[in-house]
Amino acid sequence: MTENGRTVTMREVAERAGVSVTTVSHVINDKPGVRIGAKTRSRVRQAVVDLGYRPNILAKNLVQGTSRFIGLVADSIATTPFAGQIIRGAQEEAWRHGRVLLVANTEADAAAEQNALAMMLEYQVSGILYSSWTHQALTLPPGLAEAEHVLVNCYAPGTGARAVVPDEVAGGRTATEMLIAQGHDRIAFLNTTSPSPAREGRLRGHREALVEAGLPLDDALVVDALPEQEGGYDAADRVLELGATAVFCHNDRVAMGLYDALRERGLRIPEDLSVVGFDNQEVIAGHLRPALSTVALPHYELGAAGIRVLLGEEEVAPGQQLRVDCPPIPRCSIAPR
Amino acid sequence: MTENGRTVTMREVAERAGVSVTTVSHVINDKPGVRIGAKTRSRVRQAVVDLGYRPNILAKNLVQGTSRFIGLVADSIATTPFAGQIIRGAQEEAWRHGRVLLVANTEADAAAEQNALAMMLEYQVSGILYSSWTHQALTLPPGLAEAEHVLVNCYAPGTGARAVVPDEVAGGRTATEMLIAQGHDRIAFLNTTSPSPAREGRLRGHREALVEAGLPLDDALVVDALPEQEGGYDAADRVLELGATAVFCHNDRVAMGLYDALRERGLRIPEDLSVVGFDNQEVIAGHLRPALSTVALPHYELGAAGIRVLLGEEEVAPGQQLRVDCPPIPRCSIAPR
DNA sequence: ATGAAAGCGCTAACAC
DNA sequence: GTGTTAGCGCTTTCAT
Repeated sequence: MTENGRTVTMREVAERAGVSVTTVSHVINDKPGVRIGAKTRSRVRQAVVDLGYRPNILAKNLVQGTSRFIGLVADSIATTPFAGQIIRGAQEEAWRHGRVLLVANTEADAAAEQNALAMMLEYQVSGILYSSWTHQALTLPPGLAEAEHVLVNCYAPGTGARAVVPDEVAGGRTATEMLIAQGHDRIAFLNTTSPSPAREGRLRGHREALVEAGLPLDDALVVDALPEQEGGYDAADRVLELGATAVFCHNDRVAMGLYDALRERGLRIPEDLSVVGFDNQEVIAGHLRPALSTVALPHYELGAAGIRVLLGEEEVAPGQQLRVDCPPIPRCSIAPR
Repeated sequence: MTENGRTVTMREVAERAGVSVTTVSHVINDKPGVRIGAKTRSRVRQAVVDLGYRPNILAKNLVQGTSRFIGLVADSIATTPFAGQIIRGAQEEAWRHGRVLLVANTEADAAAEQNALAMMLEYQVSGILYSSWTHQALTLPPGLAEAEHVLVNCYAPGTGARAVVPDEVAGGRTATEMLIAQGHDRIAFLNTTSPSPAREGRLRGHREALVEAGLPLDDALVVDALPEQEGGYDAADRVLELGATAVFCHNDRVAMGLYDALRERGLRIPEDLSVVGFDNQEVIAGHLRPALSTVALPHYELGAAGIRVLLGEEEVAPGQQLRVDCPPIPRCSIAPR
């Protein structure tokens, strides 16, 4: 298999070292409790090097009846940078545990999903991470139940499936607190129009922060906006009318649109208006002028935590969600009041 | 292995169907040239369903001495949306050929890279795609040569390795032509400061387009800029001084910075200045106002083509590069002159 | 048209 | 300390 035609097997190594395959197996795997003479050991090692031997993990998996594969099904590997982060987090954490990730991209197609799951099961994955790039509730695809599974950035009510999701409520609170901490007391919230855990959660967190700070809850300050640049751009006038001194945008793209609109009106951030975003989408938040203060969606950590839960390293009860923190990322778009 | 404890094997299916494992194997794989009675066939099929049998691909791979794995080592899965696209392209193309992708993320760390390669070889991959998120020349890691390999978005001079890369020259020409087609004849080019195939290639393409259109080559119009928002922002005055009516930006981020600077000066795009970007980074290009006309970097296609080359479906001579087109993405940032 | 048996590369009792 | 042996789940001659 090793390109040059010939596959070097353990038996050949054994022959060359003048020992049995067992011995070779023992020294290669550093079997504890098995003592092998130093001389034999080095002879085996030498033979391995000489022959360029590589163990065949597939054979090992077969005999041990267990694989080191973990499946990751994602609904959109690259439509967004988010899924990529989830994959990377899962990838690296899996790696750390000596596992390898089988990634399948379904683009939300049910048939592709079925294929992906079948493939993973055939490869004897020891578990499956089922992820969504957008935090949402969903129903589990048939087949998923055949392996141990953990949902990432999504959850399935009433299924007993464990899930790892961002803590939207705490995130909404964090964003609002960043503003309050600078003395703002009239804060507009450009929330998304689409119903989602993000919408509900961030709003709740926002309110909690206001209440905690003894600020009034004014529903007029919560305005609907499409969760994109256009939404922020279009909502600018509304925010200005409201007389808010600071705005919490549902995501960084909304903030970007708001930036544009304000600039067109000759207004300056953060002098005239403080802005905080959400997501920490690097291309945007890191490079707007001024750079955007925001709250990070912990996609990497979501993926990594998913693996940990799957491997039993982190305890989550059936049907429960592990909520991952959304940390504040202060930059330059918030001025003291 | 199948979660519920018990693994259903082929032997059990055979027993239940009252046939031999050979027969089961035959019907499951639809072995050509082997005729099996319709009744037996359906009995086997039924047993498969009843027992919820899933073939163990690992065992199959072992006996056949060949795996359906293809390795993909990437230097940055998610630092950029680009790597994600390469992975997705490779993933889907591999899938189409019944292959499964083993993805490893190295973040440009040499040790991680060695590990990744070793792992892939141990998993008996039938080939390896070695990719870089930024188009560049590099030296091959040891180990890569042990399997058939194809470079994606990078190349290794003097190694005989086949590569799949974007056609930077044609891309530079395309961008410039988009401007020329609208009557612009004084075009500034904000090129990146870092030496790279992108820098050299796009410049060459830019020049070719000018020459072809009978326009003068004025080196003063080619100005250096950091390949980020800041570069575009800072270069604005220079571009204005030059009296250009259109600007070709090295990438979309540069264009974004330029947008900001122009807006601050009360200038409008495209009325006062036409702009074309490069990369087609959706979050940016699709949502600036006005939406940015640009040239796409074909990351998805790069990944897919890499797989095709690896599988011998697309012919590339040793040491040669397959150049993939960078298509124009017209939006609203170019006005006729 | 179906089955018996050998063996893929490796591990794990159990012998010696 | 090291070797013998029996499989892991599957495919594949070769018989029948």
